[in-house]
Amino acid sequence: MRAPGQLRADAQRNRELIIDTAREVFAEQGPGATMDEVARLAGVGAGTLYRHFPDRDSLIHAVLADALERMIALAQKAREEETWAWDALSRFVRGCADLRLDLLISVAGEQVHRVAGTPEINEGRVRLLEVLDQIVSAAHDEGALRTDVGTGDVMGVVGLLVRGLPALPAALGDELRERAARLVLAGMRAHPAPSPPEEPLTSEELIRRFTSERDS
Amino acid sequence: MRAPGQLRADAQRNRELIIDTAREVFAEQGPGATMDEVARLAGVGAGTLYRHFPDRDSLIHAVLADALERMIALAQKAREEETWAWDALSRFVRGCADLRLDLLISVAGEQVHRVAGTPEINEGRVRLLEVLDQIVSAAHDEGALRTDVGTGDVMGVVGLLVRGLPALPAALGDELRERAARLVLAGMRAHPAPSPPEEPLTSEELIRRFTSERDS
DNA sequence: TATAAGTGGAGAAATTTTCTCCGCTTTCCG
DNA sequence: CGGAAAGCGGAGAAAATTTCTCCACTTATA
Repeated sequence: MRAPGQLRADAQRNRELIIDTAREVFAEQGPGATMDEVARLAGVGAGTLYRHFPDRDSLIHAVLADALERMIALAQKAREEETWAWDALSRFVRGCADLRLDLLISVAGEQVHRVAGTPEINEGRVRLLEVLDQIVSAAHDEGALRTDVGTGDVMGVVGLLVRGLPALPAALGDELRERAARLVLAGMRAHPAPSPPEEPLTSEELIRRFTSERDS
Repeated sequence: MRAPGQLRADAQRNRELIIDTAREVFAEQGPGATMDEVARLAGVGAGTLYRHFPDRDSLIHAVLADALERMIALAQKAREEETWAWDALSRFVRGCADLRLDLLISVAGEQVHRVAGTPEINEGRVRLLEVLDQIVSAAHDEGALRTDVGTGDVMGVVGLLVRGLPALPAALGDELRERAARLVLAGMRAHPAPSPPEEPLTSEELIRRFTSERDS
């Protein structure tokens, strides 16, 4: 028995599939990507897309709300499950980079400006910053986080990391981002832990991987 | 007296103006931005744009070549003028972030793929990596740069930084990027210099500035 | 000042994007 | 299982956007 407002199972699946796809497409092409492109990549017809989201704004809004919820969940889970606030912070920063949440960064962009001011989004933003503030100040208290690094810095760094390096072979882009995240976290430590030495990424290696992965 | 192939002075000015504008527009909207938009923002007529660059490819190519030259000049100047390789590296990373060179990152992107393989561009890429390699290994030698950070890491980090945070009030975006650059550089130091403590960017401050600068 | 080089921008033509419509398929309740 | 309601895909008309030419006008240079 289905409640009256409830979607049919396949419709619910499609709805989520569309949001997931849209998040990635928007992340790669910006919020101006065509609706038909989103539909095509989601593997649904244009009609299906428009039934769920009558216009671009409502799709963008759904993506934003969904992305915010994911970040909040990520932050809460990290805070609850990690013993040290530093580890929670580290997990949050890395986790965000994996979420492909570009759009969130544009919360003030012209394109998404009119949908980013809804009560739902604003309230989500506040909730996220609350959790992050807790993590950040706990990390300060345990002496792991530089005192001159605040929640705003964390969000700024996350904003850069989530954008990634499009246009690069995915595996290479992901690795560069992961390495950058590690550098940023190292730079945030109050008393830098001696990270175990590993191999640097040389320019030869960069070019070699760039070429071979692109052509494969 | 003008050499026969030489452009008239105003035409030369316009040509450079168009390249500069295109670099910024491409940085913000991706290489798919409309030609007319580039012309409009450059303050020239569509006809002028098309006379200088008959098609999108030739404009993208000119922007790429110009951007590469700027990065090379930046790296060379930093290497020559700074006593310490670390300072040269630091200057290069910050300098790149200011150049709005997004497009360069997409050197492999589908959109620019066909123009990024020209001998001119390839040769420029090699020249840039040569200078950077010199700076990076000198920084290793002076013990300032972590041994597990290579030229590829530097380029990866620069790639993230140059993209910036569009859609944010410019001043705020620039500051977040500057702060992120400092964190990254701190994370790259072998024996972190005790950076002078300054104020953290709190979430309240982030929101306050975001709101007030957006509305102004 | 004369001449050739360069310019702007209106607008036709081409392309892209949006979004509806409807015959067909799937879910799900009894 | 069978019927009804919900949902689906995608062709294609209509709208919007983008490209790119053309030429009367302006500007730089010798």
